[in-house]
Amino acid sequence: MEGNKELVGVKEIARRANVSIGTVDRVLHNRTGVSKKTKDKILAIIEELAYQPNILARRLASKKQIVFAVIIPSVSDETDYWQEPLLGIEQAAGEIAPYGIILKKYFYDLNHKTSFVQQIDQIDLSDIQAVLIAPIFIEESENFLIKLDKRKIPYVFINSDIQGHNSLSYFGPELYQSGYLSAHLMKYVIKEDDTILIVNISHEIDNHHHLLRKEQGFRSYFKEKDLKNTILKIDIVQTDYQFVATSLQTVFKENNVSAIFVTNSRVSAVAKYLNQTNARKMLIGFDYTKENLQFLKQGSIDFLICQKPREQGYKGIMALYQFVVHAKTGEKNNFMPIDIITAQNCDFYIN
Amino acid sequence: MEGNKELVGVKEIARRANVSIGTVDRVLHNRTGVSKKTKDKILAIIEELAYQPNILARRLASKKQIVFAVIIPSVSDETDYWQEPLLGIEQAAGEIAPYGIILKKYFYDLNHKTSFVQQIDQIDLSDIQAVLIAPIFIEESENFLIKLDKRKIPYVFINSDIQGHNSLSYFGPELYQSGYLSAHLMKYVIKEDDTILIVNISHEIDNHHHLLRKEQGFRSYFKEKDLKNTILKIDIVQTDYQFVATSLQTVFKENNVSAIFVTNSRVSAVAKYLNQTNARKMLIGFDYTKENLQFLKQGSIDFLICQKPREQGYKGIMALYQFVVHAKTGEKNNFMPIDIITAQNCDFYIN
DNA sequence: TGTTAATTCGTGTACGTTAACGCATGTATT
DNA sequence: AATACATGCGTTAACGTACACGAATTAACA
Repeated sequence: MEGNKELVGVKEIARRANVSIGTVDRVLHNRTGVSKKTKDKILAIIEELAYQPNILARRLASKKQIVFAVIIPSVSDETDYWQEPLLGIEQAAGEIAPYGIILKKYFYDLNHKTSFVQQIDQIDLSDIQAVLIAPIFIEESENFLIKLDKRKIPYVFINSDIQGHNSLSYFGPELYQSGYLSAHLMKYVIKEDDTILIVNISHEIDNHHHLLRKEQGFRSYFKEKDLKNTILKIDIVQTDYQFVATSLQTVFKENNVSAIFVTNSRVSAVAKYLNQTNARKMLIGFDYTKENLQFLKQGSIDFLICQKPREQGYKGIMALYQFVVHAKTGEKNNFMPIDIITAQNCDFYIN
Repeated sequence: MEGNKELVGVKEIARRANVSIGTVDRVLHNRTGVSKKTKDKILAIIEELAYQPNILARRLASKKQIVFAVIIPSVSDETDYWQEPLLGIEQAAGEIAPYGIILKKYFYDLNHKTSFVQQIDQIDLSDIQAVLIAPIFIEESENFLIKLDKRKIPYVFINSDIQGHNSLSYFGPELYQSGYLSAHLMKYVIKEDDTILIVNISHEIDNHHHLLRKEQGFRSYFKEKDLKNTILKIDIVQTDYQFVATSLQTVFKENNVSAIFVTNSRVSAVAKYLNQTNARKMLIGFDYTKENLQFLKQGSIDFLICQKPREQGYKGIMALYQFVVHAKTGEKNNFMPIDIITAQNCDFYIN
């Protein structure tokens, strides 16, 4: 139960196989210079003893650092969303730094594919042991993944997933369900014949499928429950407040909207508009950003849906660490919880 | 920015101080056998170089294990709540096991102080480096903490806090606010003159202040918002279903209750009763247990409030690890997020 | 002054692994 | 037959720290 004291090491393996520890070491790292026969014998003994290398000794003896590449969007004034994953990444980095692991970070611009490609090209794969990547640009990412696969460099995705690749794991949201949940929360408040407005605010075309997926979830709820509310939708392709305000004004002039679902963190712009025009409507949006929080507390936003951006970064790095250092693999798909933030629990939220 | 290569070790310190590494080692562990003069000199150099011992080498060279004592309630049939913290604890244990840390667990019975004392007495403090404890029984815990303080053994609290002690940190809920939040959620649904019922189900007297704190938060919300709803309350001191059902029946006969707030995980019993009597009322309770989850999905429970029991255990152990091994301290008070679980997001919840 | 006992310190080995170095063999090339 | 070169392996010095052992120095006392 508690005492598996007799931890064997290379010495014991060597003794049993009648070879030197050098040879054992060679097969452990499958380097060349061992005959098939002895290699098999040693492998068998390793198997039999269920040998676990002592990682302390290993890292101590090996002077080379382990390097993880981190490829994520930069935090723009456009959105400070990516600050959070970065914080998580840096926390993890701090925790594993004592074990000789360092990070190399590559930031790309969410609005420009070219910047992504540029960063990718800058990476020297020959001195990188693992990769954490937010694969926003699908095609370009896939080209990169193929290179990684060739070199057998493990990688994990955060924030968005690409199917059909050998990623170690994915840490991020399940978008559909978050839209579905939003609809449910909305239903608590609206009446039978209320009109609902879905608002997409984004000029980042490549992110659009993100928003769409949430919208699908949202609409599905109404369909499944057979609710008859009118659901309007507006795409706002400029993110500055003036443009948003004007767009909303147009809609509101022609329709009597009583609840709004904003599909991303831009909900604060809508809240601001409602505030200024003194219109009180139910409002649901995404992400625990500074501006959103302000409107949440002040009452303009009813609910924020949030999916632990920081944790995505933290866990992503940790998954790489567990794999590279301890050869442990965890779950492949790690959907973040879909958190509901209100003015009452927001102070305790861990982003 | 990135390269603080020149990591100094005892060797360098010894060289600068014109002593041997043995002497340096002695002052590092402040053992005896070093003259004050050389000791001061070495200390000064350590300071100057901001020497950080290499923990890998340290743990490798030191054959002794580090032992953490874990003192928490056992999972009873009464409640399987404590299974979750335990899971978190065991996950953390798995992660730090490679670094020579082992756990000794002491389970006590929530219903019996004596069992707590009994477990405490069983612990041999001389071979324990740190303690994780759920200090449910305050007075008895305090006696124990004094002993720990004397031996300078660090400890962290989970689940409930005791003020005025040298605990490294606390990981657990802020109860008042979770009651407050529940009230807010309820307000979305109830009408002005609806009657509300608060239900306490517990025969564990010592846990009672937990429940009370939530009730206070709940009531405060109604007071602050100046809501005029009638709030009834019932204490149910037996936890078996029959007793709960009978108690509820009595209340419902005399009052027209339209929403119920159950102050702990026993909410499933209430849900079951509502189900059987075909009564539909808004229902809010606590904790992501198997039974609760079932009623949540099926629609009898509207919201579950949950505070990451697993994470409490995980983070508690990790805090001890960071302190004992890396001499790092984190925040003292770590209130868990107050999570809102509905049928729509429950599948993604991480307990 | 010599003897003894503290006190203060240096040396050596160990922890389990890595990896450079080098020594035997065996096989192919002139 | 002499030379070259590859293959298969053992030896050994690190990595940074812990700690036992014993040597040197000093203090104490006769």
